[in-house]
Amino acid sequence: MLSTMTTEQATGRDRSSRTRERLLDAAVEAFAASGFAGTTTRDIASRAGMSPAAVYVHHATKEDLLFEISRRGHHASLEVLQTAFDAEPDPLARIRAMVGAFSRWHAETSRVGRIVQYELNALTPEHRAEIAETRRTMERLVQRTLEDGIAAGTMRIPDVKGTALALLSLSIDLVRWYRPGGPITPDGLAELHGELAVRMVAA
Amino acid sequence: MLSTMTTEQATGRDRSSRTRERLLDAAVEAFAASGFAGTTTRDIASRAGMSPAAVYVHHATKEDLLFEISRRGHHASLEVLQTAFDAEPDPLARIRAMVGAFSRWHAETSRVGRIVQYELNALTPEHRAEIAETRRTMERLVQRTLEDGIAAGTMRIPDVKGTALALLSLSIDLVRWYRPGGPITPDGLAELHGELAVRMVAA
DNA sequence: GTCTATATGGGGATAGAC
DNA sequence: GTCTATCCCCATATAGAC
Repeated sequence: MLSTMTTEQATGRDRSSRTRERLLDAAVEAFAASGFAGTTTRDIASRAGMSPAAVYVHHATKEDLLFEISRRGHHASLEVLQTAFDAEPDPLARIRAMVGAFSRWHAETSRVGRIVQYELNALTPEHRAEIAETRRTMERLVQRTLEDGIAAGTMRIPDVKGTALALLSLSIDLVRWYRPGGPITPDGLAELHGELAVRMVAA
Repeated sequence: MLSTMTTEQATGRDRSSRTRERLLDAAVEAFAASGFAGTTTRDIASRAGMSPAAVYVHHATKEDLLFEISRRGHHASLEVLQTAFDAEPDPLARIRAMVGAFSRWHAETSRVGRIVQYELNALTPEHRAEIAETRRTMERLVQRTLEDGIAAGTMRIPDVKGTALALLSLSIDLVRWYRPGGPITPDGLAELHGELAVRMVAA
């Protein structure tokens, strides 16, 4: 299919695709700075260097922009967590890797992270339900690691579900205060939070 | 002054004061549910059982309502933290008490807590600056406790500022997911988070 | 696909009667 | 102090020319 595409079609599609991405980037900046409800489509359009009407050629509604950003962000952060899970077989090393990687992602992608974590209520019920699936998968990944650590005898945990939430809080809450370019780096946060996570659960 | 007030004046003032509080309560519900930008003054008024115009008799602007809620919430949560600080002289016991009490407050007062933690950007620069003072005081209280624990030899901490932020994250982030009436109770969170906090910092 | 212009609705805040 | 009515502005989204 792709190979039968004429040069003209390819160019037109690439240009359109790039514009779509440019609008998504502009929406990320705007939503992260002002929140979904506090952002106007005019703001998004002007950040992308376009007229307000041009937004609707590429995205049906403002909420569609949010959903696309949230969907991609959730999938990316789940992949980060899954990759760390797969990389370390030992439960203690695994929880250090998972929390470290999750914090690094939230710092490196803090604007998307803020939207992912704070704008679930702005989604339509259908979109929110779809996203909720991904979030449950992430929580289960952490809970399973804690249960494995207890079974192995290297972890001692008062409350698995509550502790899993607390571990995720370390990473998630940094989008509230983290500012890129400051003295605190994504790698520094990854190391610190990985260490604190191990201390929280170690036997 | 109070003693010279006539009964009529006292009644009038009490009634006005109660209406003022009723509007603040309505605004707490609305802001916590929809965010500051997503809340209309009509929504606040109808939750308080009044017309939109009545709001402005008691509060100059929508932002004034937010500021009053945020100011009171910050003062209350600082007092909670300070009380725990004062109650326990030993650094380890103190950090358990502080984090536990801070989590309990955020769970018991989760609607106000959500506004306190998430709506700083909606304040005017002047109001935000005033609030920031209180927030710095809270962070310093935690940092000082960690430094005391290190000096006493009962704590071992990779990064005092970063760990202080992480400890506060345990309590603060619960306003994102906590729902009153569920299986998780404020007391349960206080105990769990107090324990996890001690583990994070103990030598 | 982009623009200008606009339809349509709702927002914060105020005026003025009671 | 409360109401109804309204000012005035700005929001999302669309129409139609180019």
